[in-house]
Amino acid sequence: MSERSAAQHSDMLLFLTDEQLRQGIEAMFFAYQGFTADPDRILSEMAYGRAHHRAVHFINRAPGTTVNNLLGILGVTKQSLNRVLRTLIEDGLVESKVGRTDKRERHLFLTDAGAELERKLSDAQRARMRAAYRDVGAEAVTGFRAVLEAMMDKDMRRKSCALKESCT
Amino acid sequence: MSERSAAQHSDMLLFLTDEQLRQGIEAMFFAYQGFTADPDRILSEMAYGRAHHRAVHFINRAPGTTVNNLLGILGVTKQSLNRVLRTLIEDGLVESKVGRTDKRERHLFLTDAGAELERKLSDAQRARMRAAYRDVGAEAVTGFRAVLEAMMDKDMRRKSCALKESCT
DNA sequence: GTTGGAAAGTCAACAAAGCTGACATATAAT
DNA sequence: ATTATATGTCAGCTTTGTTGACTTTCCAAC
Repeated sequence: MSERSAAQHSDMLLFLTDEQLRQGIEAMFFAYQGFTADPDRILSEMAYGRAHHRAVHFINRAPGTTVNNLLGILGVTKQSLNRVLRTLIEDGLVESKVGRTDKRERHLFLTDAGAELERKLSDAQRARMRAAYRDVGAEAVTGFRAVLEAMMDKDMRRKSCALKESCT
Repeated sequence: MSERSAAQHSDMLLFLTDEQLRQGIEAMFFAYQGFTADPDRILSEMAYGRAHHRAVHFINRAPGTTVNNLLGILGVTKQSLNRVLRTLIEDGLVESKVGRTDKRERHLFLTDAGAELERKLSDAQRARMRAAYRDVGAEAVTGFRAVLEAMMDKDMRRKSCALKESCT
């Protein structure tokens, strides 16, 4: 069956050999290597790693987020996150403010220096993603996003969703 | 512009806001979490980790491959791979045979026990990918694969390609 | 044929970043 | 007053990456 006819009848059964699935699995592995390669290069020149990148990214994404919130998104233990956060705060990239309504909480913000690092990292990552998107066209991008969403755990889809503007 | 018209005119300019790209980046992060979750769960019950999974996967994929070959594919140092390989050999999951033409090389093979573990891990991972593919349809899968290919480093695309049957 | 360099693999030691468990503190909720 | 929650910290362990030093083997130039 041709790709077009399959696409136009999305309720059709999709026959997938183990070989095809394995190719998808390997593509995911190699693509993720590429996806992290540029930020990793930048980070390794400083004393930081991928864990710092993730923290900085999501603090930028959701300024004022709490530690607990971040834990849920990143899926690591508080001890692990705390190590990273402590160095970022010490180095003046992240600011931690005691909550106004609930003083137990710490709200996290990027400083100017933190925002600068975030921009540097995400510029590199965005450039790669933009180039990939350009190579393949809008239709492929839609499919890409759809598969990624379907591959997440359900609770992660919710978290991912909560970070977008328009979300059911 | 509608998705259809964009798809049918793939030479059209693709306008992408930073926000859209960031959503793609985050989707990649969350999807990779899901992608590795099932094998990770299985592995953590044994004394193994993700690195063992990768080694077992690619030895199964290309039986008789050399250590050096595997290094290139995985993108780690030989010392790092060697540790993983040593435990797999000690535990009787992988067999290492001295090269016949070049005695410096070691050719790697899965034992029956190794193949059994590989099957267990890849069954879980394939099930998730199959489910995701089913949810979105054939057209989306094509787009997904296209974006992944475009996001790899060039040399990785070659390696990935070398592992397929039909390749230019 | 010998020799010197390159390549494949191994051993040792260290670093990043994950984990568990125990515990302290401050605050909120009941 | 008591209990639960949010956060931070210490200690110690595991996985998996790194570099540097070393052996064995191969090959090519002399």
